[in-house]
Order: sequence, then structure tokens, then C-alpha cells
Amino acid sequence: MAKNLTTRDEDYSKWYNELVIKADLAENSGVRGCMVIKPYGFAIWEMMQAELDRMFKETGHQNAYFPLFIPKSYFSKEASHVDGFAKECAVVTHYRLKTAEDGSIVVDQTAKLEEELIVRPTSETIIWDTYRKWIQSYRDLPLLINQWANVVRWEMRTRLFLRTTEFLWQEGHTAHATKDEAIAESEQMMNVYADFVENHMAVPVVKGLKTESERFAGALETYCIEALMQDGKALQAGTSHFLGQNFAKAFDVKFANKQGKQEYVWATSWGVSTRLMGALIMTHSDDNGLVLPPKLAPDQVVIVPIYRNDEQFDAVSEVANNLMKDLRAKGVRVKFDKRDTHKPGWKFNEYELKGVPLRIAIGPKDIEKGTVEMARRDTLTKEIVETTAVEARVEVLLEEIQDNLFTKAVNYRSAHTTQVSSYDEFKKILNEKGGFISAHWDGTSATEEQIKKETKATIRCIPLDTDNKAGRCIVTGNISARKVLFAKAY
RNA sequence: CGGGGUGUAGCGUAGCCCGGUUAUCGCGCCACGUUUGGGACGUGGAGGCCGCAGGUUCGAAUCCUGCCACCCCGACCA
Repeated sequence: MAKNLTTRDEDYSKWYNELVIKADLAENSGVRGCMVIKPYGFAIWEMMQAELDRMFKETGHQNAYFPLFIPKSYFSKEASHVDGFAKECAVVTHYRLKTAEDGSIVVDQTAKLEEELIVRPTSETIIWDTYRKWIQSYRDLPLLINQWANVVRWEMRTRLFLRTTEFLWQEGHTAHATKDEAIAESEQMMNVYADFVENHMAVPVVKGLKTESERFAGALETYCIEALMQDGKALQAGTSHFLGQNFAKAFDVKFANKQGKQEYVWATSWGVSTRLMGALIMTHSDDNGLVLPPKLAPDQVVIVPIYRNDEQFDAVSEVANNLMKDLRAKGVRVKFDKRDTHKPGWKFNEYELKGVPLRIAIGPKDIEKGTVEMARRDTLTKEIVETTAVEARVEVLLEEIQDNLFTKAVNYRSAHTTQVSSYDEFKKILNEKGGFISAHWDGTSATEEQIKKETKATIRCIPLDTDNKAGRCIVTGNISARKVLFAKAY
């Protein structure tokens, strides 16, 4: 059993914070709102990056890198965009320090910048300023670029991975000749995200559209994927925006079409961030610690030796090393933990806390019988397996664990998605059960705002796979074209 | 930015109201020995600008003032 881990029932957010720290994923730094991502946490992020990067490239995108600093004036070019980010920007005003008379380090006031630089909260402006120079003809389109970067948003309140002042993400920025093509790109990337999150992270998502008030600053349409956490709160896991011609007009990005006529290009942007780590942790983990889906686990299998003396250790090691070699040849990520500084029991708990999907223990009894003990992290069950059968069994179990985690999460979500037909029922479900609430809404921002004020629930999305049955808004009783998905959100 | 709270060893803490020996305890750390199939035990040891600065006092972790940081609640969060 994990020592001192607060349970989810006791205090969910305390459980989350402790888990992040104890599983060695990240910790708070000396810098307000900024976290240190520790090696184990970063290894998981790298697994995510590698797969996403592969998917982006498979859909024709290329990576590039744009500056961290954006001149202030760039922001004023697209009005709604600056409105969305103005309140949370870090601003660079000086470029030099000096030693004061009392020996302290101070900002050199004579080194003031002509124009302040903004630490990017997102890169639309600098990228579109650059695209102007890259795009002249329809032959230059589509332009399909992604960048892996850090961004800064000066949030009032931060939480490890879920909302930090600085965070890591990827942002795709594409330019297209036609509106339809740009919309198709936004939809495609939403689907890529959904594919990744469901099939690699084993986290089920609802694909949908954001309402006008929840839309990205500067977008005409925001596609999103929404996931449900174990405490019944929703988490926006990724967004893909159709930007129309807003940025093309703001940054004067035109191309000559086949008829030689100048046209503004059509744009999209899309991103996912280290917040996905939060989604991964909160979806699968339990009171014993982290639970990782095999596809993203830095170590899929760990082998723990049990021995009393050198002779036994040598015998166990021989079996372990052979297993490791065979499993690695099959592409399984496996580690043999032969540290003599910790006891087996300590290691069992350690790997449980860190969410390693499969643990293999090999001791003197196993050597005698030609077996090993295998333990699953997701079900906490153990089985004895013939050494010769381990390789095949590992492959089966890794797949089973991946599927099981997804199925469990889907079941949880189904059990916590409620259809309601009145506002009273809505409030009751929200307070007593939480989760997604599917209800009719009259489509106005006023009603949406009223619900948010009165209940703290927001419209997570207008689901795309809904059956579009008309009805009456639960608040106003006005005509509603379809049900939308509400929840309290992170 | 408003309301509340907390800063004592790497971490978690006692002491603070009511000033007075060498600042308490647990975890962790180091050494040695016994241990090793679910977070071992014993013995010994190291580790402290008591958040920072000033003040009161013979004497301050303790009282006073200012500052800083963090946490919680609100506001904020495309």
C-alpha cells in the first residue's frame, strides 16, 4: 500500500497533488506558478510528444521554431485576440542588470526597450507576421507547420500540469487557399487529438464545438475534445481552431490564386499541452498511486530480483537478463532493477506508485520451479507464469491493460453522463453527482452566462455526434436545436 | 486585488498565548551489524541565519513594526 497518499474520497485535489509529487513527476519551483518537470514526468511527456509528432508528420505537417518574444505591437493587430490574452501576459521592458551602490542587483533603467516584448502566450501573431513573407501564390499553400514550444500565461491560480504559468505544448499553424480546406484541417486535427488521447492515453473524449463565449480569441470556430476526470469535473484536453481570414487580414497575408487574383488565406491553429499529463494522471490513477497505460509508460515492465546471497542473485540475474533481452527484442520497454540499496517490498511499492503496468518478481522459489511472478498495476492481481511463457504473456497483458484502462474510463464516463430535462434536475445532478450533463440550451450567451453564474457549470461543448433532436431550453423554455454538454471544468 | 491562514533540519511538525538551560518529535540521510517473496530492525551519528529586516528587553523562535514567500476562499482563467 502506498504510504501516506491521501485517498481520492478524502480530498481529490490533495490526492492529485501528492500523487504528482510522490510519483516523482513534477514539483513546484522557486518561481511562482512554474513547475519543475522531473525526469520520470518528462519521460512520459516525451512518449506523448513522440507519438503526436509522428501523427502530425503523417498528416503532412513539418516542425519549425518561432521566437519566444513577440513585439507588443503585433498583438494590437487582431483586436479580439489581444482581448483574450492581454490580462495574462509577461512583458519584457529592459535588457540589462547592474550592480547598485549597496551591492544588490537592480534593473538598469537606462536599458529600457523602445518597444516592449511579450513572452508568447501563443504564437499566432509572430507566425502570421512571418507567413506574410512565405506566402505569395496558391502554389505555396497549404502551409502546414507545427512547433514544440513553451508559452507563458500569467494565471492567477496554478496547479501542477493542469494550469501553470509556463507550460510546454505544441501549436500547429496552417494556411489554406479555401475556407473548406481550412475547416477540414481543423476537423482533421481534432480527430488526430481524439485518436491520440483515446488510443494512446486510454482517455475517452467527446468531440465537439465550443460556444461563442468559450471560443479561442480570434477564432471563428473552436473544435475541442473534452474528457471527464474521476471527480466528475471536465478537462479540456485539446483544441483546434478555424481562424477564418482574421489573422490573414490582420497581418496582410495574401496569395495569388490560379486566376491571378489576390486573396486572403484561410487559417487554423491547434494545440495540446502538458495539461495532457494531468488528464492522464486523473483518469486512471488510484489510491495506490499512478496508473499508466502501457503505450505511454516509460517502463512497461520492471523486473525485481529477490535473493538472500550472491549465489541466488546470480541465478536470478541470469533469468532476468535473458527475459530482458527477449522482451526488448520484441520492442517492450523493460527495466531490471538490480539496485541492492532497496528491498523488494520497497520496490513493489515504488513501482506501484509510479504506475509501471507490469511487474515481474523473480526469486529463489521461481528459479527452482522455472517460473516468475507477474503483477498487473491496473487490477493489482498476480499470477505465476512459466519462464518460457513470459514473453508471450507480457505482450498479451500489455494490450489487455491498455484496453482495460480505456474500457474502465468509458464506463465511468457513461455512468457520469446524465440527460436532464429541467433546470432543477440539472442543479441537483450537478451538486450530487457531477459529471457531464446533457441538456437543451437556447443557444444564447445570456442563458449560458446565467447558468455559469448560478451553478459554476459551463458548456463544455456542442457534441458533434449528437442526434440533433430539437427541444426546449431548460432555463428559458425557448426552442433548442440540440442538447449540449455541461460540466464543472478544470 | 479583497478576506483568512502559515513560514522552525531535505520533508512533516512541537514549542509561540504566558520571553529564560543544549529548540521537540517522526520520516528521510550517514556508519556498522542483522535482514531481503509487500515500504525491515537494532545501535551510533550528522544535519538549524526558528522566512527577512528592524525594534522592545539583561535575555526573543516566542512580544511589537515593516517587508517577503506560500496556502485556502473569492475575483480571474481564449
